[in-house]
Amino acid sequence: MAKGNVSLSVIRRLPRYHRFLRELSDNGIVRISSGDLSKRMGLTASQIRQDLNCFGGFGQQGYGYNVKDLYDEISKILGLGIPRKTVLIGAGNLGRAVTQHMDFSARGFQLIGMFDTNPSLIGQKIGGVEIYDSSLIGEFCEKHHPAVAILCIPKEAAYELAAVLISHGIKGFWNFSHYDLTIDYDGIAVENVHLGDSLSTLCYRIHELECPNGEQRLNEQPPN
Amino acid sequence: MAKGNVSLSVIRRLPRYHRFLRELSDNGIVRISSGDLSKRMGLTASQIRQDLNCFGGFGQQGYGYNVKDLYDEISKILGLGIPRKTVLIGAGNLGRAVTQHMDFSARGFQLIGMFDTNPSLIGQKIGGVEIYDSSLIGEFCEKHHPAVAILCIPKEAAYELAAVLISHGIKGFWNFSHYDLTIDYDGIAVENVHLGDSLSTLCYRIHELECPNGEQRLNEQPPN
DNA sequence: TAGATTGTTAATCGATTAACAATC
DNA sequence: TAGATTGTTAATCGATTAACAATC
Repeated sequence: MAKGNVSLSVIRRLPRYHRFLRELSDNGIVRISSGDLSKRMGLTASQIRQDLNCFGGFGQQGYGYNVKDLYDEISKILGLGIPRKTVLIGAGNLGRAVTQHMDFSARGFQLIGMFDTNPSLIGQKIGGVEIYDSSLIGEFCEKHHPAVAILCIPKEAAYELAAVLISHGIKGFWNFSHYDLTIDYDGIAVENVHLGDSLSTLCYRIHELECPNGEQRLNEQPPN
Repeated sequence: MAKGNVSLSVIRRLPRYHRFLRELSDNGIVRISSGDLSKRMGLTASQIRQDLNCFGGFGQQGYGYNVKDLYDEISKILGLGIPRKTVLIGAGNLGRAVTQHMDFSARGFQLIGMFDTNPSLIGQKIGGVEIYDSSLIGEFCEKHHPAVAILCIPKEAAYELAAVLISHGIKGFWNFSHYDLTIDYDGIAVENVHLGDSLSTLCYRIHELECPNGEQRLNEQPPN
């Protein structure tokens, strides 16, 4: 109920609970205990109960949780399904793939326009959504009042563009650029997706498997 | 130096340090103190020094850190630049975009083949890399011995395919499917990228900005 | 030498886990 | 009622921050 102070660690687990509950529901499972769910998800039953109780008591002693009800509660907590007009800036490979790959509408996001500076892209439609000239963003925002922007642009462009978009009323950013938006803006929701960082982390972990005790780390050469 | 026990929190910050150091270096900055870097990155100087000292003393009292040297050290810690043959499974929109968008070679990944079941894609080349029929994966692995697989496939296919790939010697997965690989395999490096979870988290945070104290959370209707 | 800044230890803070009374 | 499982408090664990002696 009181939720202002729910930690980011908890929040980041919610979509995963949501995903697992959806699958349980799809498989016709009606009820689940925290113990059972914890085994499936690879975490502790305590943690699941703690997490859920940040938002309310959704379970029932001796029974567990009703899968469908809990799924719906988490949908509501996440704010899924609330309509939000959304624009995507940067209709390059990544931008177009994101558009076609993600189920925006399942979460309430309504993609109403894409923007790019590349003349060969302008005028094209991707999944029914038109690509406009980037210079028209301001005008478009004044007319349609989008609330969310997806940034698939080079980092050089991101800083300045974010300021412009905020001045036009954008409240949330899904940022795929290599620029960390979070630092500069407060009171605006930002979710940075750094695919490069993820790939580098994978690199570390593969490397770690190869030299388990960190030998040969500071020195490329193995000892003779 | 001793690194076996470096926590995941620290590891996940390394690529970000790397990114910032690269930018500093590109801007011709030669030295930096933990204090200065902490301000730029939005964290504490203590944390930076703690993190780096998991791997060695890269700084110098009274001076700080040499940007280029520290950048190179972190490259080495992450294992960037070590050649790793890589295959991508699922050459749909996302797979193709990832191929064209990511700088694999900068991190040592060598994309040597893509695979799909869609006949209209098979035979195409994306960025010089050919798309093969998925049924040939086993054969291909026996011949070329890739070490890393990028999964851009539906979750139904992921579980089974992972097992096959592991049996053919794959040691690391960059997983974009909606299936959580981590739970099932040990001794294999997995980096799950759940774009949907990230978008849901954004949803929560926008929603949070709208109703700051969690009022109207459990009950859609505002009180009359 | 004096000033700056590290490496490292100790203190604090927060997150996870364990335990158990409440209760379905 | 007896068994199961929650909600919640207390204990533990780990991560972050603060402090400071070492030293460039």
